[in-house]
Amino acid sequence: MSNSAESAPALVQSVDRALSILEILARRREAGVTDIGKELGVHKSTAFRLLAVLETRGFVEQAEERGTYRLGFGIVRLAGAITAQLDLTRQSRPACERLAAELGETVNVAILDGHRAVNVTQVLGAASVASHNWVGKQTPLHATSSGKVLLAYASHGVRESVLGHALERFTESTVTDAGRLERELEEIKKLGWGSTAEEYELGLNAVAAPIRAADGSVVAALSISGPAYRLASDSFPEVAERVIAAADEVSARMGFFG
Amino acid sequence: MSNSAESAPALVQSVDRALSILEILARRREAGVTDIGKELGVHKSTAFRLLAVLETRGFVEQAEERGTYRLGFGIVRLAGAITAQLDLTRQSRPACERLAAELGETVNVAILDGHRAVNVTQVLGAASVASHNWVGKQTPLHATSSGKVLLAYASHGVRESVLGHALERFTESTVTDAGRLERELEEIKKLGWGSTAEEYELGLNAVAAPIRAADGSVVAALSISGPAYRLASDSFPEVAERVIAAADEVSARMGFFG
DNA sequence: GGCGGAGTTGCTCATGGCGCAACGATAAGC
DNA sequence: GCTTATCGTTGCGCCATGAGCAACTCCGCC
Repeated sequence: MSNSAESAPALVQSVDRALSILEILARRREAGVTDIGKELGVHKSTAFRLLAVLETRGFVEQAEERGTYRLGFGIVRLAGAITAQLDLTRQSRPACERLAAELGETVNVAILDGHRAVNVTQVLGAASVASHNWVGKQTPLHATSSGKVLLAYASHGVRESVLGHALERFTESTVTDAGRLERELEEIKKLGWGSTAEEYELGLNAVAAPIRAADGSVVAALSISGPAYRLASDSFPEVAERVIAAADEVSARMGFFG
Repeated sequence: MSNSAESAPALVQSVDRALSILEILARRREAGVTDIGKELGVHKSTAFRLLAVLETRGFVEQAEERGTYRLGFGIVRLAGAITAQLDLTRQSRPACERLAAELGETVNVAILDGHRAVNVTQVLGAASVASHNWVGKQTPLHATSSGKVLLAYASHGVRESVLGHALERFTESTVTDAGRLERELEEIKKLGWGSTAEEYELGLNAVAAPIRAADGSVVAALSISGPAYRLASDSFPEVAERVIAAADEVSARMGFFG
């Protein structure tokens, strides 16, 4: 990277060229090495090498006719990862920020990913101890409040699968008895919220409620977590009301009107 | 690029790293520069620079919280470009190859792109003079057989717009009278095929028929083109039968069963 | 068979990519 | 308010990586 006297920031040239290739292919649908090199203004061997890494990573693929390239399904996979979650992340943010400001604790939104919960949003409150950045991190379904809510509303298959395996212990308080967990899941569906009291991490309590998509299906869980001394078990019902309200607001923004 | 004694081809490292960033963001949903740098195993300033070019090109964007990056809608746009067209390209290829083998001329599939036709597939026949690679190239609607077919079945708005503007002349034979073109479009819808006789390029004739999607809408045109002395006007009806058969086969593959 | 053009590979070099260090902004703690 | 730590961002300079050239192989056409 050499210095530039221009006002525009210098871009990493090779990456810029690779991205240009993707755009060329989006427009042209398919093209050979030499055509791409010409359109890009680089030597064909350069085009070939850029295509090689794009192909190895699945961003482009060769058509039936060898040497003819087109966009690959890696792009579709990437897009699929964002369209669903981008909507949820955007729609959940305002409610999470308001709840975090009201209660002063950490607010998260998590989705079901296989047999794990994955956090997609995190907003820290004023009193948050911020011991973790949970975004992108997977947590166990049975030991986190979000996970329990997601599991309570999950398909029969996911539920049976989780309950059919040994439940890992994280603390003395972790629920590892399938029968007890199942009763708790039923309670969650009755009450409309779930919680954990030092079940995943010592000193960490949390309360969660479901977020619904337009068709009423539960697609995420909104939770608030904080240290046990501040978010005590006997405050869960009161806190749950606020969490449900925030989750319902997100559901409405997702198009679910009850 | 240094030589490598390994069997795996050396990849352009900076591009590889940039693509890794896209995958990290697909998994984590959003992340900051320093986190991305750590996960990638590079210095944060390197991560920042790679993100800068990805952001400039719309592949990533910053979340509401500055410094937090997520995948951008440029990815969705790219994906959109391929899912629709990838299906058409794949489904049309066998029929195009068969027709090209039977008639020995060049077979193309074109779609409507704004007020132009864009070729997405080309198969050369044994006798093709291959004067053009039309893939990715735009051609005028009024002067090419594919363009006429697309225009005949286009929305009222597109049709009015094209007919409302002066029609460019390419040869002495180009139809530039709106009234005459309109009558020809009506004839195309009646017969189910269209043609050009040296209207876009001297010596070049072509016959085209519509390809339909599952819902019956015309989404593309399949055409065969060759020199006027081989693909003479008086052979158009007979050739059209073959073209229609091939186009109907593609329509069926696209889910349209008439 | 010869020619031309495509994709692919090896070589070499110089410049572009990258790490280091510094800076400014911000937040948290005392 | 001050200090500390961490983040994102920028400037600098080095060197290894990106890129162009040339050669090779393959294929199609005349």
